[in-house]
Amino acid sequence: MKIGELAKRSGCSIQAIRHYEKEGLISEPARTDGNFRIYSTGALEKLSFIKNCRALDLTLSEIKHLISLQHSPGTPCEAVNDMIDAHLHIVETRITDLQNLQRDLKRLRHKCGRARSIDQCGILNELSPKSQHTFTDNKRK
Amino acid sequence: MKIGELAKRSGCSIQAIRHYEKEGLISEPARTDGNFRIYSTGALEKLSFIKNCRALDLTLSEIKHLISLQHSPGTPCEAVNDMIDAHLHIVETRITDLQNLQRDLKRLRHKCGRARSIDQCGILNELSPKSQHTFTDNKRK
DNA sequence: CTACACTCTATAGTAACAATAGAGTCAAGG
DNA sequence: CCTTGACTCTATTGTTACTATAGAGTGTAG
Repeated sequence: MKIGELAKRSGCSIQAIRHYEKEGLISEPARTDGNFRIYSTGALEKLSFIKNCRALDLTLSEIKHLISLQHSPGTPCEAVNDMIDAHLHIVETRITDLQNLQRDLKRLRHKCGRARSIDQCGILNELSPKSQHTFTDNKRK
Repeated sequence: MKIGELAKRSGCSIQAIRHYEKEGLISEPARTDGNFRIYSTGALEKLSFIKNCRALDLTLSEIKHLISLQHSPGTPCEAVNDMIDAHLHIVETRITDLQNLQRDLKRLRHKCGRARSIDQCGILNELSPKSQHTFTDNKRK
């Protein structure tokens, strides 16, 4: 099958598939005389694996690592477990960070009711340095 | 003061300051004969405002918008409130998304105890298409 | 033979900077 | 006067995982 059909069947976009190929997550497929990529159904399984991993927000390089591990079946799978644990930890950290941000935003929001003018806006005043209020860093990552 | 001192006093990096200038968040400062940027203490306040906004994870274009609003003091401040509300909504969505991801990762993690071999790894099996398990999309944004 | 759907490569864009390269500025010390 | 070192300048590249083009070629149905 050509890349368009693979895209439809896998649910990945054509560009994503080509991107995975360039990044080495899937091997370079055979080509037709006209230089079109030709895939077997095996490619569907590879993409499915990648999609599952991406759904868990694993990075492409993490997925690449998992794929390389799959190719050495006998070795212990601690690296896999560790990767998931590490990911879990990152996610937990992000959640508490975002909860802090949520708290700060709500607090700020209460500083201003509706329909004041800009120069009396409680929010803008709070953000100004003269308010002496300091915010802790909630930027993502 | 030159950019290095401004950076130290404001807590912003030199590159960040130049970046804010290029993006139009702060105005282009005067220059010395040698083409060095020269700032007054007013710049410190501008950067403080930007830092506070960034701490709340507002984007540079949102901050730029807020700054332009500050320049029309008489107008109602609904746009400010709306921006914060919109941001709050995004944050809330991101939190529940991440909580779903956390749940999925924990569930997956339980599929494999320690010290199996790769080909018996419960996690890798679960991620493989043959497991028939489908994951919902937890990719960020 | 032509229109149309599909594919190809290569490049730019996304966010907010960090990191570097290569060059110039400036004050103090010898 | 010259050098050294600390600072600054612009411009470019890199980060992530793609999306969205542009411009060209492929393949097939009518």
